Amino acid sequence: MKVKFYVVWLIMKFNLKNTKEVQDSIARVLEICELNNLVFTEIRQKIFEIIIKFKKPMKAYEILDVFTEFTGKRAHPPTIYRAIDFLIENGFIHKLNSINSYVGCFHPKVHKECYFLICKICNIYKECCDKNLTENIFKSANKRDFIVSNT
Amino acid sequence: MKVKFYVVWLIMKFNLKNTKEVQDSIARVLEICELNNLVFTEIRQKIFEIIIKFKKPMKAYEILDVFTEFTGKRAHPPTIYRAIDFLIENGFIHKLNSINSYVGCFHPKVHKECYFLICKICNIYKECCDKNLTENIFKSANKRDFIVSNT
DNA sequence: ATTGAAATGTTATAACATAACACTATACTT
DNA sequence: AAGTATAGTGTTATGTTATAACATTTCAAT
Repeated sequence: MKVKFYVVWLIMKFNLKNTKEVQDSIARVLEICELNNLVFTEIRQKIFEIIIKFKKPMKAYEILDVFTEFTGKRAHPPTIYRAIDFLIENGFIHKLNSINSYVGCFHPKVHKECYFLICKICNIYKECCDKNLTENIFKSANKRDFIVSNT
Repeated sequence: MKVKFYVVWLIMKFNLKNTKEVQDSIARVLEICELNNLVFTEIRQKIFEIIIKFKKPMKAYEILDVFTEFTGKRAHPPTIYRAIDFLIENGFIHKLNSINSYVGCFHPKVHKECYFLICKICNIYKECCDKNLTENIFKSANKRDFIVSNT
């Protein structure tokens, strides 16, 4: 009971959400890691969990703070950035370059390329996938002798 | 003669280019400033000149270094960032968020929204404008109750 | 048990950007 | 022409974002 209450309190304190959508995404990521023999360590799991439950774009040092309080032991920037690298590489989170923030992906490995609508005031965002748009960018890149690797 | 040689040397040293395209873009920017009563100060001009002549994405502190040597007096980051703000606001340069760099625009005020193909290895880039793509983003934004202000 | 590769811990610092305040130039009023 | 308001610049300091480098640990494969 104590533990449960503690978790609820943390979720409230850091404004983490635990919706169906979040749970599905976590389950899907676990499944993908299993299937692909990816080492989904505790640190990576915790950081992914924080990002996906936060439901808003998170700054790296914000993740760091939550992680530190969440786990109780002092974490340093490289710990966060390494996990972020892993999560991005495998498509579990995205980086929003324009606001130096990170968001969880709600359909990992389903879509390849996404774009984001981000509110300039409150940073609420929508993740969008548009096959047509992506294709256009690929075509346009090919025409100009580029090969798309990241968008 | 001395001055001319000095300028040529600077252009070579910093690898600045002075192509037809560059000259046209500078002329166009001057014209736009005239028309719109924009205060195109010497600092802003010099910084725009450096960025557009460099022909590759420039980091802010790279601009700072070139500017300092170019003008002979020590500049500080805010000087650069203020000019950058002015130039971006008026569509004379673009920021490439993914690599924290800035590039000159070769058709200021002609197109509104552009996207960039950037080489991961050497940072060579192509500026692309695709009316169709832009329209799709606008439509997609509207559908989701967003209004596009920056892309 | 040994070794090798990947992950993590830790310190320090690099790279990118802005706050805050003082000063200067300009152009607009009266 | 003096006053004043605004935009632009100079300067110091610091905030924010990210990585280098090296030590240590973990764990699976030999």
